Amino acid sequence: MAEANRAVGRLLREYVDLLKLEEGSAQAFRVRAYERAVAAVAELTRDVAGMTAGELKAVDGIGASTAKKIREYVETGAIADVETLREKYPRPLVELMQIPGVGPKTVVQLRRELGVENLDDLKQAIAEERLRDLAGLGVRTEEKIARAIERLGLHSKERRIPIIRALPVAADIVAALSQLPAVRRVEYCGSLRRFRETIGDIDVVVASGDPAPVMDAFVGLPRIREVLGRGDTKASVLTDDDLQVDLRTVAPGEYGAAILYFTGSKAHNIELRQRAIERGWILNEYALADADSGEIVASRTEKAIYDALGLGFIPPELREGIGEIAAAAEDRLPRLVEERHIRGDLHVHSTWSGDGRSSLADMVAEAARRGLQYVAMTEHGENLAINGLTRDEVRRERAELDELAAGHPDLTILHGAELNIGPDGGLDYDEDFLLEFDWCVASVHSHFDFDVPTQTERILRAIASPAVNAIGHLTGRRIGKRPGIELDADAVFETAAATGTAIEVNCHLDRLDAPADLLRRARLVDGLRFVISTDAHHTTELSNVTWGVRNARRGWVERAAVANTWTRDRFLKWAAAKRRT
DNA sequence: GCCGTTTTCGGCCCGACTGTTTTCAGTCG
Repeated sequence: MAEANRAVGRLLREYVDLLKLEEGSAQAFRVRAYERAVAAVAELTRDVAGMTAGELKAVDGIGASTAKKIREYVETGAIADVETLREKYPRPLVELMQIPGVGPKTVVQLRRELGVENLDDLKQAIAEERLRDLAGLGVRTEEKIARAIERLGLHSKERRIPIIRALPVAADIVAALSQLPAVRRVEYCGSLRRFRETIGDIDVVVASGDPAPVMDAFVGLPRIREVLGRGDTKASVLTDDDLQVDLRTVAPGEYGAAILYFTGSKAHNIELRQRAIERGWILNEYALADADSGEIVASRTEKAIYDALGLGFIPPELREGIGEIAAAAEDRLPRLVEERHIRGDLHVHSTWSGDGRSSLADMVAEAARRGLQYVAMTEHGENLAINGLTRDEVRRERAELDELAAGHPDLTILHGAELNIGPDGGLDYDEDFLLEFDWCVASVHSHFDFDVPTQTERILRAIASPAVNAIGHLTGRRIGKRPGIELDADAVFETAAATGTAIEVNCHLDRLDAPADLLRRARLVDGLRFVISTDAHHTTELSNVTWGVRNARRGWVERAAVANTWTRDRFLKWAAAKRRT
């Protein structure tokens, strides 16, 4: 994405926080307007530096004021209104809003009445027991803020944890609650159900006619360290590994409305509710109902509610308030890929690679057992010194594959490789040797901090090789651990499309790479194909295809663009075409 | 600040929980 778009996004996000203090409310219309603008900028596929004020204004969520500010940034490198507010509310003050339970009103009050300018000031004021005397606050609030500060860092409002940590915890809790006799249905919602790569907290919704025992059981689960809040139908807890879990119980007849509401996103919900209001209805977590009579229009299932609102069912992965509702209204939702469509796996390792953990025979057998029609065994190339295969090893591996093939008549086994993209875009082996493979994935495994032109050139060089069928884990990121490389993704997508090179959707939960936001840009590129591949290093990891598919869906990727949903013949013909060029 | 097939002015999503209050403000999702 263009550098200017990122910079504008950062500035507008900062402006949103500053405006919360200026307006004294996070719900002020001006705050919400700029929140929408931030989202609109994030989804722009054009470089803002090249857009006129008029073009900017035409974007949904960007009006005259925001357009002017963006132009101002492009022309001067700064936005005067942001700078003004920045002086009025210095960063250490703004950051106090990160403390759970502390919002803009409280920050302004603390500053006005106690002279609090930063976290140290606040800690001192608490130590001197001065918060308890403020209007609207009290001893309990003072203690609550003190506890929240102690946990800060672990539980700041901005803290997000990688999905790979949240998913197993959520699955455990859902499994435990589903055992309760009082629980009719239970499901995790929130950003986890939308399959965001990082999760703020885990939202669980239960349908039950008898909430009390459910709430009791929830706060008493073995892994719960602290109960943050507890009402009749709603509770929040911390697990022993510091994840916040919110539980909500509703009547069975309200379950659809409840999971819709708690799945979000916030922006999606707001748009849905506006649509309800236009029809004289009201939508909340219990039902879609008539605003006057209260008569229920729909509530039992999400589909019924979407139907009533004149919308097709919108899959959770799309619910980000970035155009999916308009698309549903006009019956042009993407025909998303589903797990059952996947016919092949095109990135699989065995113990031939140094980091593989299951034998070649076991991996192939598992691929066959899972009903795949084709699989590419892709050991590392020789340039990955520790894990890669020498030429001699490649030939011996091929011989073993030939023997295995006889035992699996229904599975087409491709002899592939995962090549290493060197710092200058060079690959393992030589081109003649590479063309002996049936399928090659090329991926970055090192040198993550080059600048954008260097990284882009490096990938483009790899794409230019006739032997390279796909670019593996495009950015090389590890979610929550290592940022990906920075590159001109649009240039990569255009060239990949033009050369018949696929973009891999890597299924590892800590990779999910290419990231969904890049996939949303990629899917707009005519002729670009994707492959959803597990990059499995053990037989159990072939099932990770579930996660890759969900990430692809989040990226609005359609089934038709995913090459490994195609029949064997169509896929093989397509893959061979590039290798002949 | 943004927006409009009811609108260019007058709206803007909705409710639980907490802690402070005696009817509500702030925060959160």
